[in-house]
Amino acid sequence: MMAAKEDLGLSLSLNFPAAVERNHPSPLQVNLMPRLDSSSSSFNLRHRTPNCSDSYPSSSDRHNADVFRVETRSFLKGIDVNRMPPTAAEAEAEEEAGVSSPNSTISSISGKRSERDVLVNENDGERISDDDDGDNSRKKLRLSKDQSAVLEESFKEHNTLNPKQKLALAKRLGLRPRQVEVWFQNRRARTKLKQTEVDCEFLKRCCENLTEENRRLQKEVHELRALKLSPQFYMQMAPPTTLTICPSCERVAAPSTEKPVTHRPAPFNPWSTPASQVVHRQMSTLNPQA
DNA sequence: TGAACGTTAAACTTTACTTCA
DNA sequence: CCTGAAGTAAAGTTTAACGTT
Repeated sequence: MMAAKEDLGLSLSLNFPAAVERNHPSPLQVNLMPRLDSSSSSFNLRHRTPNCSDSYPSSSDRHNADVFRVETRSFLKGIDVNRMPPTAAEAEAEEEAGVSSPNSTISSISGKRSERDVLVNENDGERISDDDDGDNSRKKLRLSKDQSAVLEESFKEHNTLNPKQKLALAKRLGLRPRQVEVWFQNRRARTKLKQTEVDCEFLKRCCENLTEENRRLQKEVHELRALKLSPQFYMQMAPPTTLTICPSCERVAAPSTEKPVTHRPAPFNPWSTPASQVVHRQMSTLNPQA
């Protein structure tokens, strides 16, 4: 279980400048800068058209998938499966029967393992059948480490799957397409949750810094007021010496004896960090006219 | 050793949206 | 243009599996 957490490969560290990968985020990577709105989230795919390249991958994506298939083929040889892998015909028939649609009546029923499958336990090879107990309680399987690893790798490539990719992945892993689909849905949800946590942390830090800045400014105002009201203030002031006018800017130049002005440190402004430039860049890509 | 409890993740449901015939 | 079917993602919920006490 803890291993599964590590599998996410997610970090909540808040190294803001180091987070400048927003333009090309890996789906597996939690962006360490907050989203400006939901539309900038890499997971808000709701309003994308199905023709969008990440939903229906381009030829290069397909190429990547093919490369990935070759790379993982040997790795998958040792994979434990939860059931006997479906044949190609079975898998396709399953897919065509509407398994991939969570909305359809068929898929809602078919999604319940108890009504469809006789499984092979990944650990001890024990056959699991829901006919054993006869009720409709769903039996949940735990994906093997290898299966999870492959799914993670695939998720890195693309966080959504088109039907062909789903089918291929399911076939490769010995899972049903619906299982692969569910895994990707849950995986996207987990990543989004992590991103929300990061956003939350970031805003918390912003709030803390602004509070601190406010406190410091209040103190400064208080001190200046006290100084102004003090009669000694005027007594201690050095008498004005010769004033000279700067010929270029036509301003009164400060006396040479005066202490150099000490500027207070610039307040922490997370939006002016390099990372914020990334946000701006991203906004400009979302709105090219801007 | 087993019960109680908390956490995680697989599976499911609902809703909203797009596409297409 | 309208309509319904089909497909899918997101959000939320349920529940089995597992770890800890």
